[in-house]
Amino acid sequence: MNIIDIAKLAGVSKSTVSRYLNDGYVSEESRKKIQDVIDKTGFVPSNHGKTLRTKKTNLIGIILPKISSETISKIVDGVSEEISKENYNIILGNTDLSIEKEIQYLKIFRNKNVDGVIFVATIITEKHLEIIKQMKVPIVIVGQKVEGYPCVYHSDYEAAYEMTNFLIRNNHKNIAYIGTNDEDISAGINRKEGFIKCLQDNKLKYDKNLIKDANFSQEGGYEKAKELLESRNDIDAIFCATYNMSLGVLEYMRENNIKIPEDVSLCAIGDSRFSNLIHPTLTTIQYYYKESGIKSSRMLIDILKGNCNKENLKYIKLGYNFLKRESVKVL
Amino acid sequence: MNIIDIAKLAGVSKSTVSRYLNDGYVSEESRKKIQDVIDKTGFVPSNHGKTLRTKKTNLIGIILPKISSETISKIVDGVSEEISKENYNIILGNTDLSIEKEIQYLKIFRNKNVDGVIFVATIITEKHLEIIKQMKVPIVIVGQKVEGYPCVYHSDYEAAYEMTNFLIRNNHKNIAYIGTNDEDISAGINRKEGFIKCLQDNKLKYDKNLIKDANFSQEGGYEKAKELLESRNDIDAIFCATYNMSLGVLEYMRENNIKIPEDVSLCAIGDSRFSNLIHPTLTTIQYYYKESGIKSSRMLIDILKGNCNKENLKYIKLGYNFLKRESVKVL
DNA sequence: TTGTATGCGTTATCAC
DNA sequence: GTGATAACGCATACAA
Repeated sequence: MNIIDIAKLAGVSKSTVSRYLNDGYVSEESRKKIQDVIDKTGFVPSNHGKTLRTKKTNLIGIILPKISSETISKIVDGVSEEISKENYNIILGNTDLSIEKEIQYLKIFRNKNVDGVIFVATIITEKHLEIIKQMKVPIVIVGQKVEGYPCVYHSDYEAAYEMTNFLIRNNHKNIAYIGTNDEDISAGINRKEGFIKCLQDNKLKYDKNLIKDANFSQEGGYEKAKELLESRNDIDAIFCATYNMSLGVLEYMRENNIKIPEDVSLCAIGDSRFSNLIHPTLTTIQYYYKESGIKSSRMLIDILKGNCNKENLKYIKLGYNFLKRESVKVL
Repeated sequence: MNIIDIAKLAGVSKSTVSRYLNDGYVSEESRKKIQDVIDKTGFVPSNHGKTLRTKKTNLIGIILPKISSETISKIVDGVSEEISKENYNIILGNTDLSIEKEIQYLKIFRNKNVDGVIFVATIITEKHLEIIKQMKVPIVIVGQKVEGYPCVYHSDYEAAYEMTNFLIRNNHKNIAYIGTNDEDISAGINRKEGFIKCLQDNKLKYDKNLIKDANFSQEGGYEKAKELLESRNDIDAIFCATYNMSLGVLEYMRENNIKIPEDVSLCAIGDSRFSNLIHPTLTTIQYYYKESGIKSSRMLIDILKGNCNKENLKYIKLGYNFLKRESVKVL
């Protein structure tokens, strides 16, 4: 079933059908006949034939580390919502945290198999940059700031600073920090720097033994909490760079009857709808993930439409929401 | 950058390049030259040109109600994992719970814009069936059993029966049930029937006032818990057809100082990784969502490959995992 | 083993 | 307003 079949059934030429499909000049009469045939047959034009001719795929490629993640699926939700308004569809590049697969998808998308790319990034290597530089379609990066490319990211430094400050204001002296891999600029370096800078600004001693790196996971948080709390008994707060890790810390403290926040306060960057149901409710920083999906899509579409005055929308840093709950002891 | 450019650069004809790309007969010499050019240029063939010629898109369309859902994103994870093994990509039809959009995507996918469809279904209307009947590409339905089409779904009736039985064995007499819309066969009707049948089998009185319908959401659970517990004081257990609703019930009970499980037991179908962190830990039924994504993809690929002996893999009913935790009072 | 020619479904150009 | 026709990038039948 193609445009020629429709033309025959409607008794017009395929050009007329094509024009009808693309809002060109078609007489009311032809218009009616064609619509009738389309209704009866349920014809939908082939996107592939169209693409071949127009060079426009109407597809946005989205590359992400893991779709079954609360945060990432929210980003996709935002992207989906926004781009469907403009008649784009999403083609999914789920990399399962493999850098190799990330590169592979970047390569596939690079050469015009899609109109644009949204790249939900974690670690950006030289190899990434090399390929991104060769992109023939526009790309927007989400979650990391990459010089020279449009990106939407979160206030990692600021959020970590404010959380640390909150702990200090509430009389915490020996704050442990469980962070992540420094290859991840946003979640690794920036958050850690916000934490450290705030300690320094408050003239608190900066104790390397109180800073650990884990691997984003709940298990990682559990392990590091164990290391920290078994080796020291003066820790009065644990600040986790990611939400999942704080759940591991929580688990460890429960098992070992360490009271939150009476014995040790706990807080994290990242939130979930369960924060309120867990006991104690967790003091966290909430980011706007769906918003980042929407904003990045908006940028991409603006670029695609050509109405993007280069500079003014290059880097969007989103804010955060400080959710003060029960897991931090306050004065 | 297309196959012709590569041919020129490599000093061969475009057919030779095409053959190279498709594992045809190419001399070692040409092979080398072509590979060199491809490496240098980073060329990736256009999927659209290929599709036009071969009628094979290498795309699987997946239609789902909401990507930012813990259960649904797990299904997509499974689908993604499985189909990428066979070099397919996913095109995402996120309908935001709109039946209209569901129909729209079914129509788009119907006519060969994809090789096959995975439809994560909730409510199946006449309109759905009508369009599915006209599909020109294979479709696999996930989450509902639909006569005449391959599907992968969960043991709704059995799970609800077993959960009810567990409540009864543990001496619960007045069990309230918060269910969902009966238009949803799986989550609405089947679970409710499992509940009711078990009551009857145990000669317990079947009290209509103890059965409520809500709308899947946490807020819905909250509302119905309020209605139930304000109107009656003899209820000793609340069984929710979905996990989200049980969180609402939990919330209500906490606010009103109703002890779980001492005053009223609580349980649900559906689980999350937070079940263990909530207090009290929730007794639930866990389904295998990622598995359903994998299984349905496997079926679809088998159909696409033609090695599907029709009958034997038509309906796959997945099992469940009964997670006995603290929220139900046991003898 | 390689090259030439054709057609897939669509849109855009142009003449009518 | 309409229809004939070329072109998009690729795979493939066929000739060489």
